[in-house]
Order: sequence, then C-alpha cells, then structure tokens
Amino acid sequence: MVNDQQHDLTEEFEEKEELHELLAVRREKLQALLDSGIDPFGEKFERTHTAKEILEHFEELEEQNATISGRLMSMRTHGKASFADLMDHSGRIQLYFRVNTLGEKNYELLQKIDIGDIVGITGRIFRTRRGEISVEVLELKILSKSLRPLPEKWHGLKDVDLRYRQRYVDLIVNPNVREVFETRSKIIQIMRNFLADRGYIEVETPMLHTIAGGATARPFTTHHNALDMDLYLRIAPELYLKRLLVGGFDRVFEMGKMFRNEGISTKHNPEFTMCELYMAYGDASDMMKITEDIYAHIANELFGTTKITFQGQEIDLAPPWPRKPLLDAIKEYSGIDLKGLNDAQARQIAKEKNIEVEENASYANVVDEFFDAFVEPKLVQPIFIVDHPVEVSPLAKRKKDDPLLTDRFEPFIVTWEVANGFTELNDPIDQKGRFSDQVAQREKGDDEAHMMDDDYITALEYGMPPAGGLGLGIDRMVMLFTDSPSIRDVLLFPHMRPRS
RNA sequence: GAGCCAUUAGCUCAGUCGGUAGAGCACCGGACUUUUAAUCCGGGUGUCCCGCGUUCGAGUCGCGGAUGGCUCACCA
Repeated sequence: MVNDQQHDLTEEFEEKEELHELLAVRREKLQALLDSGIDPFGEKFERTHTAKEILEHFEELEEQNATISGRLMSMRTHGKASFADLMDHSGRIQLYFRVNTLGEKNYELLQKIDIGDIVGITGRIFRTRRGEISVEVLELKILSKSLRPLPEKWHGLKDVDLRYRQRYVDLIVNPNVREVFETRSKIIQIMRNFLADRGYIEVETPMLHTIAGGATARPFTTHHNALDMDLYLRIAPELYLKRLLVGGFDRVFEMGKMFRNEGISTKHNPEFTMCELYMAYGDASDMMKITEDIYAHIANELFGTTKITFQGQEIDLAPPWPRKPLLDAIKEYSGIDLKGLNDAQARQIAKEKNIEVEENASYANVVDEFFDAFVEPKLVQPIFIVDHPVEVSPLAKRKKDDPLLTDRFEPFIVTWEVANGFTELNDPIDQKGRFSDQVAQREKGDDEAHMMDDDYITALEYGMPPAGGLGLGIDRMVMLFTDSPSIRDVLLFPHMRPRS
C-alpha cells in the first residue's frame, strides 16, 4: 500500500515545479513521511473522548489518559516543547508536546506536521500553568496529511463566493457555520417528531413528474432515456399526497426537495426544502393551528421561549397568531376596498394608485399587486392572511359564504411568506373546472399556470375525505431560527454558477 | 433580466496624482521545555479577475466580458 502511494507520488513530483511553494512544501513533508515508513493517510482510529467531554469533565479526568482525534488548527512551537489546538466536531482542546515525554524521534515528527493535518493522539489530561485544560501527547498518529493551507486563523474565510463554493473550508474555519447546520438538523428532527406524535406518517412520492402540478411555478425538465420521454422535476408533492388521502391514509407528510425554475435571490434557491402535510377530516383552521404550534414548539425546544430575535427585531411566535382576510388587510394598509370589483374596475383603481399591472390583468392579479405593495412589507409579527381569491387558489375549497374566495391561508413572519395552506378541494367536478381555467391561462401564455391532471380528477372521483393541507417552507423557517438573512446561509451548497 | 458595488500574495486587507505592488496571518530558515493572536531574528512567495484600448508608461483611466454581493424585476 505504502509502496503504491510512493510510486504515484514520484510521478507527481515531476510536475512539482508548477506547484505553488505552499503546496510544494506540504508535498515534500508528505514524501518525507512516506520515506520514514509512516502512512500519511492513516486508518481507523478509536477515540475515548471528545474535546468537549474532556473540557466538561476535567475534574474527574485530570491526570488520566485520553485518546482523541481531530484537525490541528494552530501550532505554537517553543523549541523542545510545543502547543497545538486540536479541533473535533465537539470543539477545540489544546495539545502539549514535550521532547521529554515524546522522545527525540517522535518529537521530530512534529516537523512534518502542518496546521490542517488530521491526527489522533493519546495523552495525559492536565491543566497548564496559565490554567488551560490540555492533553500532554504521549503518542501521535497522522491520520490525514493536509496538502493545502487553511485560511487565516482569526479573520477566517470571508470571501462569500469561496465560502459557498468551498463550503468544506468554510465549515473548518467558521464554527458558527457548523452551528447553523446543526440547528437546521435539529429543526427538522423536531418537526418529524412533532408530526409523528400527532399520527402523521412520513411518505415519499415521486420527484420525477409527468405533469408538474400542485403549485404555480415553472418546472425544470429532464429526460428519461429508456422511455424516451421528458419529465419534470417536481414543483410540489401536493397532488400525490392527496391521492394518498383517497387511498385511506388519514394523516401524511413529506419533507423534501422541490425544484422551481425561477430566479435566485436571498429568499429563493432553485432547489429548496418543503414539508407538506395533510389531515383528513380536517380543514384550514386545523392547519393554522398546527402551523403556529409547530413554530412555537420549535422555538421552545431550541431556545426555551417563543420570543426570538431576527436581525435585531423581536418576534413573538406564541400562538394564537391573528387571522386577517386578505381584502381586509389591503383595506387596512392601503385604504382601498377592492371587495366585489370586476377586472376592469380593479385595473382602474390600480392605475389611480400607481400600482403597475399588465394590460389584461385580472381582479386577482390586482389584489396580488396591492398585497405585495401595501401589506406584505408590514407583516413582521406572525399573522395569517386568509381568504384568497379562487383564481389564484386552484386547489383550495371555496368558502361557503363566498364562492369567489377560498378557505386558504398564508402565514407571514418578518415579511416572508413562510407557509401556505387551505381546506382541500375534494369536489372533482369543481376541480376539473378549475384545472380547465388554468389550462386556458396556460394557452394564453402563462407558463406557470397549472396543467390538467386527469388521473388526479379520477382519484377525486373515487372520493377524497374533506381535508386540510399545509406546506411549510423549511429553508425560511431555518433562516428565521438561525437569524440568517440569506437562504444561502442555511443551504450547505447553494446554487452557484460554475466558475470559468 | 436591469442598476449599484466588489475582485490585489494561500487568507484578511492597504495601495496617494498614472511611474514596474505592500502589511498582518500563513509559509521557509534560526533561537526558545507551560504557550495561547506565544515571542525574537532573517526571508515577499504576485496572471493586481480576463480581454481590448488610451498613454512614453495602467493595479490605478476608458470600453467589453467573467464571477460574486446588494437592490429591483421575475417568483411563493
């Protein structure tokens, strides 16, 4: 094994002149290790403790031996003694090397070690004169030689472009980044437990769709070679999950990636994570309850309180959140009552208020524009906006007392729409009509309008129980709980253009 | 897609009026057996994002392009 590596290295060394000095130096040390019969890329290594365990249980562990492993993050050499910081997943701890305890030969090995190398050590736990809990190294093993220098030790890696493209480096040198993703993992775990505790079953439905349904969005297309057919990456799992309600599942949820072929911004990534859940024999009010309960529960689990701070603003997630009809909200914030207008009247009012809408904008389009302009920027504390027009809610059930509105809601926090839910439309005849309207929109050139899904209609014809449904944007939820202003801060590998 | 801004050493950043580039960390050599942003002595390691232009001369000025950030648009 060692011989094979040696062979490869000598070949590589012939091109060595082209390597930057910093890289060449490390390759030379690597070669020196190989020459002295040391495998620079180690093997399985069993530790007895983590850095954090030693720091937290020092009283009991003092003067005992521990075996730990991790990456060397800094080195302070003092001739015949040296200090280093070892970082593992739990934290950092100081190592102390001394020629007396290690022996001349082993101490010399330090010459071939660099910041960034991954090592395993066994040593004695003690406290230095200055009071720092440390491990005096008795045995040292190189587990992986690092061939590239790490970014600077106290400014870290700041270049945003590099941080995203080389997230692995970002994670090594910026500990707060790891914390964000640990919190992300916790949030998802809490959600799964929360839903499981309430009888929701986690399911997986296709990501490759022949019809991109369940949301108003442009899909990505892909191609299946063997079947020679184009497929869409899913924009939502909704229509599959509701087929499961038809099939007799009472409560289901799916958490996973959605793909939308749209712009990229601080709040949008082409692939993002959503959790959709459906409750048979329930309705929108149940879904609003579960939304506010989930948010409050996560806040309590993470911070022990429902009060959180986002970018300096205090947000109180304690339920119940207010419910406000969309048209009432518009009236309240803009002073304009759009209730009961037709398309032309709505466009006229938009013109008067300098709200730009398209030539043939519908009443619903105008409502949307007014909402975005006057209402959305004001919705900082959690609130449910309810009762959306039927034209923009093709899968939601109409309100009993107003068939032009639907029993739908969208919760807003810090001006972001963080979820979307409604009482599900289970009338196949109405649903078919709604799809037909969407198809007509499509033919007029709206490539975000829904497509006809005949099989879904067939499913509804077998009978779907009345139900409430909800889609929670997980990325935005994580942004809120980690105080991250950009979605890229909560995605390990946000989408980037390739570098030429 | 549009506007504004950024891009200089491995990293974080300076760079004046247009005159052939500089600091700290890292790295290399030396000293140092409890340091911790270790210290002390010595060493600058570069496609100034790319291309074209203006100029005797461009990191610096102009035009075009690339990538990124922010804002807007699009979009839930």
